[in-house]
Amino acid sequence: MSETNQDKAREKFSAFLQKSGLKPTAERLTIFSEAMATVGHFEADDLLVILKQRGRKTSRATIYRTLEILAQAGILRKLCFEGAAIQFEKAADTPHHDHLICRKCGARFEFYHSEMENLQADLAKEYNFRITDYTLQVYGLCANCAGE
Amino acid sequence: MSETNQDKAREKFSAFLQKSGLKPTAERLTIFSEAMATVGHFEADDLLVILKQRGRKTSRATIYRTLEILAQAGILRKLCFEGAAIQFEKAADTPHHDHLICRKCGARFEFYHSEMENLQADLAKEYNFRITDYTLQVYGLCANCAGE
DNA sequence: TTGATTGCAAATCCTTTGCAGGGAA
DNA sequence: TTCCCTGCAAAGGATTTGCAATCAA
Repeated sequence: MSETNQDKAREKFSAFLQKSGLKPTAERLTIFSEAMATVGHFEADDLLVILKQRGRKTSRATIYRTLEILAQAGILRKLCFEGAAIQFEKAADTPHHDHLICRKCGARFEFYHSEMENLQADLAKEYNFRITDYTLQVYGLCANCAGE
Repeated sequence: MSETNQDKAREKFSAFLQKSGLKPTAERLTIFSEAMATVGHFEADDLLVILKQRGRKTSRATIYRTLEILAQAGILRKLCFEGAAIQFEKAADTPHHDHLICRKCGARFEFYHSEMENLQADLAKEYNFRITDYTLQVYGLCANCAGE
């Protein structure tokens, strides 16, 4: 149920704000809602456009600041792709999914790699790390582009 | 032998330049050499500083342009970390090594994950991709930072 | 000669910051 | 009052681009 996920996230957000001494302002709640309404990746500017369409005059600065809070809270995940602005995605969407990216046309595919759980456990033990998340990107040429 | 690797890279570079109708200018060859002399990661600006120390007045623009060529040629690999400039590393250095990064203090550790070879083969088959490379970053808190 | 290459400075793009005004407790 | 939040505009950092001069084939 996406409602359940979203409710959990909302609670998590409230709890995080409280814990951090931050206020649940209208701007923050709106940005949270719009972020939860996204599908797939988005960047700060996408949210600005959406909010503008909704008639809100939220500033870029506030969006950046709030997205950072949402990332800190573990509600959003930050993704860093070459040559692009920082991307966000809902952390609750899938436990994790990785990206297969065509170097030529930029096509992106998501895949799931079950092996990562073991790896994380191994790393945690070997380096004494408390692992929170990871990002894996595999690059290459897609079927179309490889054929040229 | 690192000489062998470097020789191979030099040939690869020459071949790539020729194939692309680019000239093996002094600037390009120098940047190539300095890039090959690096250990670990570096960014465009690091190279600028090094070249300056060597008494060269190579411009930032040329460095960026040449690093891009080297990446295209498969001699350097680009790495994209959150909140940092694009990092480069020699592609021939190691078949691959991944990164474990502390969210708090930024400490970075490299590790090798043998499982990735299988994954690449699987992905290639399933998506009909010609895989060239990948980047894996695992985030968390290092022993020091987790203890606070 | 001719087209590629370079350095320089200006321009971009994304993101962060300083600050004054506004708002909630 | 007091402190947090916000928007705005300016600042910042990384990277790219336009252009005239220079260089190599």
